[in-house]
Amino acid sequence: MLEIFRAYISAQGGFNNEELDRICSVATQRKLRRKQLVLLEGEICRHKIFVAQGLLKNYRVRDDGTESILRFAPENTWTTDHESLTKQIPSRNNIEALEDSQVLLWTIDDLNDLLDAIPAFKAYTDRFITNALDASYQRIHVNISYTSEEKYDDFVSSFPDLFNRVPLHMVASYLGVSRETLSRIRQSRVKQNKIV
Amino acid sequence: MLEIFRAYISAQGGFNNEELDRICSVATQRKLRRKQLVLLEGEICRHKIFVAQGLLKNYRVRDDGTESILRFAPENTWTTDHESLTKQIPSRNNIEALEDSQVLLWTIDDLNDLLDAIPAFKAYTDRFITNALDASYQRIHVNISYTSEEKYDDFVSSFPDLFNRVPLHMVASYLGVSRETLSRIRQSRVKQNKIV
DNA sequence: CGATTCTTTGAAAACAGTCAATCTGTGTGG
DNA sequence: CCACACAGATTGACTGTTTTCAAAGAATCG
Repeated sequence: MLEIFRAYISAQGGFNNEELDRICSVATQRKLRRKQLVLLEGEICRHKIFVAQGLLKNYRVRDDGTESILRFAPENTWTTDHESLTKQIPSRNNIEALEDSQVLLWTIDDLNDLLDAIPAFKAYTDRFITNALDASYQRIHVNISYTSEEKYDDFVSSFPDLFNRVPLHMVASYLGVSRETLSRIRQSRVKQNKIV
Repeated sequence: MLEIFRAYISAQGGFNNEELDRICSVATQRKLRRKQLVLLEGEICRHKIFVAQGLLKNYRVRDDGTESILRFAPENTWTTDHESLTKQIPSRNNIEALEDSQVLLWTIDDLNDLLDAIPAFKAYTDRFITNALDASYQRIHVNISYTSEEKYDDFVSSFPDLFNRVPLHMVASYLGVSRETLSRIRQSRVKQNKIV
């Protein structure tokens, strides 16, 4: 599992072997079964998570019990509850495995040590958060200005590896439309031979 | 104008006078008239902007010519096109003054120098971007899971100083609903004596 | 195989968008 | 000071989209 992470982080550039060893040395490895929770709403998020294998979802439960999915985290991506982790306040989100998964965990303290000790890691993290912010603004733009059809198309082209890996009703939940509506949108695409 | 910024940034803590001087010394002051553009779509964003007085909007023009507002920047906040500024690629957004305004501008190069030279400024910026990311995720959650009514209420409570300072149709554009719909939502509130 | 999860479909109701007209308030020029 | 233009807000009627509810069909898991 560590090899996957090592390959990923090496590809980001700027690390020597000693630094890679140090980063890996404080990671905890964990296997998750499908439907297993990594973070429960109300808990304080203790870890930043790297997904080496599998797929996780980050979601929030509404008052009526339905859930809205904030994001998916497939292999070679990070996830966490950013707000809960950095401020050490109770989380409003849940993180759950959608497939059997393998993840690496870093505590916030270890992470901060690494950020202080390894400039390249700090630079990588800064770059990462910057990209996350840009992506986040882009998603807001999609949310407020696209039609439901366009949102679906955008999802498909943004996440070609995800759109038929996660259940349709979860894509609907991610986009903020009902599963029935998304099903009909997809059907109308099929009839127009715009099969995706 | 610099005094306003100085007061703001001092309140963030961690700066000595020399550092404050240095930060201020590379800022360009600029006055903006209502409706004046600071950034035009297609241009490469050259500056990070601090609003000392007035109000700016950051928006994107859709294919049909209507605009969707990504965010507002009142006094004592920052704005820029983050993606365009950091990657030096053409901007997809416009930034325009909604009121006569006074702003301070930093070029990306000067900014990077300051970040390297002044750890407290780097720490502040990191904190800032972290908060922006959290806020951004929160807005996504609102977008995908709230009704239009709830979105309006959320806007009012999130920006009590803005909701009757900007025209209603711009609030609508920010929320992603039509101005007529937002007008009706607000009217139904009045009739229910939930006057805001 | 049975149980569960996921997807689709139909019909009705709720909701939001569009278009067009009117109303309001503000500021400008005569 | 008034008349006018202009930007913004509201309203009604209509249309189109989306949700909701209910049921049934398909796929998948254990």
